[in-house]
Amino acid sequence: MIPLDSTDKALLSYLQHNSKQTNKELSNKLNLSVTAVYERIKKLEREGVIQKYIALVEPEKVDLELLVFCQIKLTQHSREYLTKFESEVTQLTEVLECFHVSGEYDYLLKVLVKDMEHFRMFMVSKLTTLQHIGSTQSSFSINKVKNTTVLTLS
Amino acid sequence: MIPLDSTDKALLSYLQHNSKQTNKELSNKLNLSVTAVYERIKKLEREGVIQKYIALVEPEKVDLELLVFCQIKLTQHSREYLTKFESEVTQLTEVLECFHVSGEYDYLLKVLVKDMEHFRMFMVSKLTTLQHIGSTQSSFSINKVKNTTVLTLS
DNA sequence: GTTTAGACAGAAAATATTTCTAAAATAGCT
DNA sequence: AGCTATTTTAGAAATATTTTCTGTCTAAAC
Repeated sequence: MIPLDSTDKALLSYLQHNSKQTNKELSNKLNLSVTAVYERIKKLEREGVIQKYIALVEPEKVDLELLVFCQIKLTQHSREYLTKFESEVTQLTEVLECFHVSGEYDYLLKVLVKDMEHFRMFMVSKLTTLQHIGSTQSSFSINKVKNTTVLTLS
Repeated sequence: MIPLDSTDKALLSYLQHNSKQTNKELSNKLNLSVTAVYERIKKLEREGVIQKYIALVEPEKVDLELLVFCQIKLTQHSREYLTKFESEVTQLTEVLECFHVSGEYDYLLKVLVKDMEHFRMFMVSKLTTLQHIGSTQSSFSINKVKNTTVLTLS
């Protein structure tokens, strides 16, 4: 496990909220020199603590308004069936997340589409055509209460 | 709705995967001048299509190994109870996501913690102490099949 | 046919990143 | 504690990038 001091944690918090801050701005907030900030960031990148830097796109602005959580049961649970299903579901661009989970259902998917009609098409022509699918259960997001990518480091 | 041409969509795709590319690199990929790339990005930022730029932290590298999905029922569904619950759950740093959803349960939470012992403490001393909580049902992530922030624009 | 607005390219200016050198702080060892 | 090796840090200099500016081109409107 990579040891992080409180400066690293503060730095990661800043970068998780806004990665476009300059090293000078960060150096002020952290009371460090620009080079010290630079070296710390490079180290965190090298170690893989910082996975990558990305732009977040606002779903509503690109006409993706309907978020659905789909729970899925497979018909069988052989290794072959699982890997087949997983590789197929990964290909679906509407599926943002897919986790193999414990409990009554095997998988939990987060699906983002334009509207109900697109979700219907997604279900009919994509999800339910996957091999070895048993039953599915969909839950629609009524309201986004919290949605963050920020991991709190303690 | 903001009209996006195919160049905008390609640009957004690049930035959603890696926002640290220089405008020169992007200009090569898009066959544009640096200025054209610059202006397009500024427009997308102005319009709010690009929400923000962030660093993604690898959970395993910071010792957050257990991902749990919690479904929650409230005891009542008055406006007062909902907003109270929502403001309290938003405060919990272990809760990365919380959606008000349709179906048997009212809320779906994505919770990230170090291990089972930390999850137990989260349940006992945080989640189940929230006001108006009825029943909860937890599902543990066995395997991360897919987990992306990239929205596919068509 | 002229005008106007938007997108684009290239150059210049302003900023930021990255490298380099050396000093300070830290950790490990005797 | 005292010494040494290693890491972290700061400041300056070198690179690279972003941002601004100017002018051209194109397409749509009049």
